[in-house]
Amino acid sequence: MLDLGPVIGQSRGMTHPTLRRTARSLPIALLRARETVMGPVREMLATSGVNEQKWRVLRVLDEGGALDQSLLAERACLQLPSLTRILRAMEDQGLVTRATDPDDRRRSIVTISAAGEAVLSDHAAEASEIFDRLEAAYGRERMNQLLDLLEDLTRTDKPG
Amino acid sequence: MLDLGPVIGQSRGMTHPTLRRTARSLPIALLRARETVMGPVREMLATSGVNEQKWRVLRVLDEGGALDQSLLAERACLQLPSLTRILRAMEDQGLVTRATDPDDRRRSIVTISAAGEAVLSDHAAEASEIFDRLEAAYGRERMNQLLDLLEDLTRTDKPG
DNA sequence: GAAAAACGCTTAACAAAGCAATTAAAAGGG
DNA sequence: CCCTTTTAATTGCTTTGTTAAGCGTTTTTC
Repeated sequence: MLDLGPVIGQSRGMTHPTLRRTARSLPIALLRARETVMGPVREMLATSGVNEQKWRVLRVLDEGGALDQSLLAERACLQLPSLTRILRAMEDQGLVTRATDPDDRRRSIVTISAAGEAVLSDHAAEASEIFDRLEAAYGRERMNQLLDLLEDLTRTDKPG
Repeated sequence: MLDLGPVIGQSRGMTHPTLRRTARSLPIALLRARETVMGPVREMLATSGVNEQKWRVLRVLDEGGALDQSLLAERACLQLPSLTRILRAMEDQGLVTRATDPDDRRRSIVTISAAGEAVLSDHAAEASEIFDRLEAAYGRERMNQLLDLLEDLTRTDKPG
């Protein structure tokens, strides 16, 4: 596991008193938490033919319906250049289709295909099990609290 | 900001009832939260001569003292192959030194140098300010709660 | 209504991540 | 001991992240 050794107060070293313990650094804490959670998810995705990024694209499209690439990129936490390449691959795989918006021909609207939906269907149960196991180990109460706090944080710093 | 549109219950689409809203998917929520937080941090690092990964390496070494690469990789959330390449660069920059462990010559022990410490010193105050601003906007209470929950989560799934 | 600015997406170039395979050293088992 | 297995780190190859520039389209401004 992630062993941070004897951590009381400022642990050892810590030549810089203004720097917090890494476990109390929000960016690092978020990253570690994600690594912790992603293990079983990656195993699941390994059997699905899509990687982490493509999975997020499918999830977001399933949730939000047809989207232009900018919105899709933001919601899937992908940069536009990456998304361009990923969508080209996904189009080739038949997971999504693209069409230029007739009202604004700069925009291209991405739609999930039946095959894309099928990828989600095929692994929805397993994904759900993974989450349930984690929730059971971590505590349902705390899981909901954590998700609430994360949602709030995502809202806080980007006032709409 | 990250506009998830009208999200009541399962929002629209959502052909797969076993899949949760993406904002309630822990991997996605953690990723979005991190993206939200990293903006000002990246600005700070831009003036520091080290990138995000190298900054994490310095932070972890400062906190934990000299470490072998496997431990360092785990604590800094880097894969061993990535770390190998990053450390080569950091050695060239004079930020760290490496020495093979005499007791186990497979291991190489990484130590932060004075120059590495200096990078931390030079930006510790700014890093602290960034955190304080975010904490003020988000709420100190909630920030501590969030960090507690994240620490617990990282422990939960990797029972030591 | 034409020039200028802004926008949405793509491309290009290079660093970094991810994954599989490889090397070198240590541990185990007969 | 030797042989096999495990472990720590590195290398190779492909995909992704990042930044800047480019190209068509729309909006602004005068």
